Amino acid sequence: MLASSTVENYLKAIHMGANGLRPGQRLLPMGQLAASLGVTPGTATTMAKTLADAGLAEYEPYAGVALTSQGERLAGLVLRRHRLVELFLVRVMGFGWDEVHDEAEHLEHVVSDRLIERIDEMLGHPEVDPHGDPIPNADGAIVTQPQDTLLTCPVGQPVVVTRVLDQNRAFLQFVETNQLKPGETIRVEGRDESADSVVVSGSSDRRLALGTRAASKLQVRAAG
Amino acid sequence: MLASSTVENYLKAIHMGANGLRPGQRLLPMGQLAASLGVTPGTATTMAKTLADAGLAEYEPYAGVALTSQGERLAGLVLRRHRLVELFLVRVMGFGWDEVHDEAEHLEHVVSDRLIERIDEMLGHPEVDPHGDPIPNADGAIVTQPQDTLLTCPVGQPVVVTRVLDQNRAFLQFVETNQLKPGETIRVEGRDESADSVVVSGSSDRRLALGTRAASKLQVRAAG
DNA sequence: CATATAGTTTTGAGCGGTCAAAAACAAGAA
DNA sequence: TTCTTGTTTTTGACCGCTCAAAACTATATG
Ligand SMILES: [Mn+2]
Ligand SMILES: [Mn+2]
Ligand SMILES: [Mn+2]
Ligand SMILES: [Mn+2]
Repeated sequence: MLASSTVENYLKAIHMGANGLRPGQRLLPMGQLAASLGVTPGTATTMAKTLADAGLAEYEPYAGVALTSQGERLAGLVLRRHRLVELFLVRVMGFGWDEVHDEAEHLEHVVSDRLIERIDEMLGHPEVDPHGDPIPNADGAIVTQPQDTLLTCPVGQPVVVTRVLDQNRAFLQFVETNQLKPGETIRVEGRDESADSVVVSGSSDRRLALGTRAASKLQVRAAG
Repeated sequence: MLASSTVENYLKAIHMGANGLRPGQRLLPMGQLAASLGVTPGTATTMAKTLADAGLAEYEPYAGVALTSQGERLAGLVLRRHRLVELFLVRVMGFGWDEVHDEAEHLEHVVSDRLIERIDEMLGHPEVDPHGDPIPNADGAIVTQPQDTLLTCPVGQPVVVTRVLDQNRAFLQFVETNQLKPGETIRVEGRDESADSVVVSGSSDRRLALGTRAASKLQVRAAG
């Protein structure tokens, strides 16, 4: 039952990397995995084999790596700890939503089951963390229905921000100062393909232009 | 600036081991250090040299190891994190005083300065942890005046338990069920050298005989 | 003083995780 | 089909931490 901090980080990276793959693509290329972990491709290859030997991943030479259901479960548990810790730090310890990621990155590997269930309870069994990321259940399972982003949602209709897909501090601060945090109601006023931009308005009627890169990081659902 | 979890554990072990040395003895023998860490003597020797090279310890072959003031400071910071975490788990998270040690043993290495200061603040800058162990300040300095134990305190006088010098769960539970936790007022009714025992009584007038081994683990101060 | 004993250091090795650089490969371009 | 390019794998090496077992003190005892 292999599970060092390093292994946990690889599992998380494979899980998250696989969610950024073009549809149809199942295996995460080693180069991508290596880049996301700040590690050499050769190192990632070695670890992919180790994970495969442990039954946590499926590794196909020159193609890439994917988690087995067992690996997926473990990754889910790490994510659960990470996200519950983030929410705990915000709600109980008074941290800002832009300063909890790094702390959680360390705590996720050492917090015991006992403590994490205590935190879960204290927070009232929350479903999402401060960034709107879903919190896996105690079995590591993640329930996640596909969502619109500011790029795909209907124009002119009010929508509620549900999730921010980028942990970068500067971006999170930008989102906060422009009242685009999860829970805020906004509206897409229009999109301009050639300008590569999306114009949104909030409650204060102030308009704001976002590049499509940024717009695609904000998930929303119909308001109401 | 060397400081892995392993190094932190060695620093703590040397610090604490040195506090159990017969007076006059300054250097902690490798065998003792190794035993307290559950490691081979050879391994401890290697690490002692590493610490010496880093300026954190002073190592004398065949004699033992002692912390430099820099090593003492780092050890103090680890102890500060450990003890603040323990108190936090008891006071905020509702854990029992007998179940926080192991959790703190892991958290002490990953909790950031920011988080630990937040915890310290939230707890009102406490001076001792749930076991009565003093909490070093933010510079790693420990203020600790010598204290009596049940073996050395005056007989017949009421005293207040201030500290329990053993983290063993069974012992902590024994202490709790017999109302000997820090804060409790008790009295030594008598000592019997040849029976190797100390008899104490609490508020409920019930008498309890402790072996000297156990009695020496309970620190007290004059009540009032 | 010689010797036995307990404690300590050294040596050689292994494991987990990593890198740099060389070799091998897949897939498209020519 | 052969070349070219970008990616991946392999190799050899290193660092941190550890152990087992052999070599070595220091000290006490006779
Ligand atoms: Mn995060
Ligand atoms: Mn998050
Ligand atoms: Mn403890
Ligand atoms: Mn304690």
